[in-house]
Amino acid sequence: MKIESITITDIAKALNFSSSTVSRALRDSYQISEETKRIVKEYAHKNNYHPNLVAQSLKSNKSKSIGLLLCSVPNNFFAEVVSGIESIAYNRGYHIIITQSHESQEREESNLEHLSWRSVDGLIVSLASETKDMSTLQHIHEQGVPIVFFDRVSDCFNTHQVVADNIGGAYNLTKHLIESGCRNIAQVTSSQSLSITRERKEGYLKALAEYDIPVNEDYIKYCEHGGMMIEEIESAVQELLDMANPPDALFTASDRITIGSFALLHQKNIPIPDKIAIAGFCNFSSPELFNPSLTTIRQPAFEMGKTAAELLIKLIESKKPETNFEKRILPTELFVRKSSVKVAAVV
Amino acid sequence: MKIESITITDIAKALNFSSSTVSRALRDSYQISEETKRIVKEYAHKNNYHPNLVAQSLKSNKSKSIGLLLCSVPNNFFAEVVSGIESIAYNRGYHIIITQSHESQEREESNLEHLSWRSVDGLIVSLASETKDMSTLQHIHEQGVPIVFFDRVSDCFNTHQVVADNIGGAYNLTKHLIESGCRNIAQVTSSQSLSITRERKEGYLKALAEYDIPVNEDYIKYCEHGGMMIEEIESAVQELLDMANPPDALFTASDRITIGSFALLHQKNIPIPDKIAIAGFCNFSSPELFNPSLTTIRQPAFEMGKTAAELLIKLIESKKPETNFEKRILPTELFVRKSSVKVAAVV
DNA sequence: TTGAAAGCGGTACCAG
DNA sequence: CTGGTACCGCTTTCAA
Repeated sequence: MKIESITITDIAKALNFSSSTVSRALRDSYQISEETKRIVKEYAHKNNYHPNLVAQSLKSNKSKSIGLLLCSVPNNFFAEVVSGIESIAYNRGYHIIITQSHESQEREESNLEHLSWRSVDGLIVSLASETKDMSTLQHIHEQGVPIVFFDRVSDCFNTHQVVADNIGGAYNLTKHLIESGCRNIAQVTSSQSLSITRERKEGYLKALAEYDIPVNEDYIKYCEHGGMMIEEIESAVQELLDMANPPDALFTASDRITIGSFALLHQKNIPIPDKIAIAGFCNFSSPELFNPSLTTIRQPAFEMGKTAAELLIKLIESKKPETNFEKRILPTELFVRKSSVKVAAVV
Repeated sequence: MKIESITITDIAKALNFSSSTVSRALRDSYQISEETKRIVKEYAHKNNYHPNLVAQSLKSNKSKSIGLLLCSVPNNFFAEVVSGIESIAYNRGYHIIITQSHESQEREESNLEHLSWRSVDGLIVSLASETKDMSTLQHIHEQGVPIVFFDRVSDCFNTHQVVADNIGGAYNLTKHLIESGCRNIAQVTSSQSLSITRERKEGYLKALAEYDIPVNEDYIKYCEHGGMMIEEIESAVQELLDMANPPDALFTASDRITIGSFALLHQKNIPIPDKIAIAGFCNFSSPELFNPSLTTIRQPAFEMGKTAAELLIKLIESKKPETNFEKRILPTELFVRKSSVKVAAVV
């Protein structure tokens, strides 16, 4: 945009200094006399000078911006993550450039490329459910771009990861369902390729094993598009309902899948939890308002965003290349409500 | 970031052309022979050349990015707007830089300044509820930065505006409440300074007038922080409940206020809609899942985002300064559900 | 303590 | 049709 901001050259001319002197004075260089600094700064302030960040970027190869890749903003979990990232970025002087993959690998790659051409200083990434091939991302990483994964992570290269305790959360939720009387617990979950899917399945299996409940693979339904298309959720749930021995509980493994499945049961007037209990990962703000109130595992989304941003900025600003990467696992919270408790009059 | 991308100069050296020739060849200039173009493009492609957007920005004063200012991302309405903006921006080759005001004027100004220093090509803005003083924004606009307002707009300068039909929506909702038997309809709404507050009040008053229902100013509660603080919602609702003649219906005028008020009534075990009906502006995806299902006015948030982005990009790319600004008013939808219908067995 | 000049990568004017 | 050159705004040697 054509903001007619004053430049260093303007200041230099006006004060009869060289532009180098002005530049140094503004950056408080030790080589400049206090007097000169005062004059320059005063003039700059009075004339509302602000450095042209684009010029600084070109010179320094730093843009003070971070690229964000996630599947979809209108999703409470991701929206909260964005907010967490923003809270840190703002304080550290970074802007965030947001892109959505819509769970599509193609779109993800395109976004990653565009972001890299824009010289973002680093990337915060949650993978799309369709993504099988990580080569674009790997390529960008090899070029030296710091990347932090969150939520849907990958081990295709070594870097910081920020995740919720998916195994623990899934374990707790499954255990709760078992203890409230369910034996045939189905899981409606995301694409098999995602880390969250694997981990949430692991926690689920662990709880079943602990209670000696046999695993029925037919009870596990994968949504290849992560529930991006409502039909895949509906057909998954429908298939479960149509089984010879249908499940007595649904463990839904993501925001979108949880709301979608719940809505379908509602629509079909299936009594919850009597006919079928339901509980799942969900970051909607008020699951207690649902009918019946919804048992959820809540992820610390805002915290995850903050953590990811902190780790990324540390990577960006560190002098020496990091070799010691960490996987931050943040605790989840189980909120037991009526949708999962078969016996009447509880909670 | 230090992506070691090849530059035009590299190509020029390698092929023994001048950098100007290479630049022109890559941009398909008519002055370059087909042969040369072929050679240059082939080499560029093979060596994975991509223009340095920062350098282009410095030269052209265009950054192919648009700044977005809104109060909060984890809010379904705004999240959908972001998604709408992104859908257009992506197709047109723009990136979006997102900032949150958290309803704070100070934060809003700071974000606007930062965005302007970053040379965004234009701004899409929804004002914070605290904002009284528009001078920063006006200043930026006077410098020639295209700005499009959405949702919370201002007439402090002339530009495109994209809003929902707040008057119509509020009118329809109020009328519906009246027709379903409510006479004492309270409105819990945002800061008085916001356009949406004025318009939603206007629609509300219009419906009351039409039915000859006297206006009780005590029934209108303003949340100065737009419901950013849950306490202000709670005290507003509590004051209404504590009145000598408490209202028999609550018209909640924003996403956050709707969910917050509904949650409070829930928590206090107040029978909805028998004791008090509730209905409001809300873009949560599945209000039919609530207990009771929630009557809502839904704004076409995604469409609003698309429209705002289209108008902004048109402004950015138009040769001559625009003088003919429009106010796009998009229709809202009323979904009648149980929370607002006093008589049993309806919907 | 200050200034001159080169350069980040690309674009565009002017010559030839 | 192609090359030379200046410049966008800022930083950073190197010299003075």
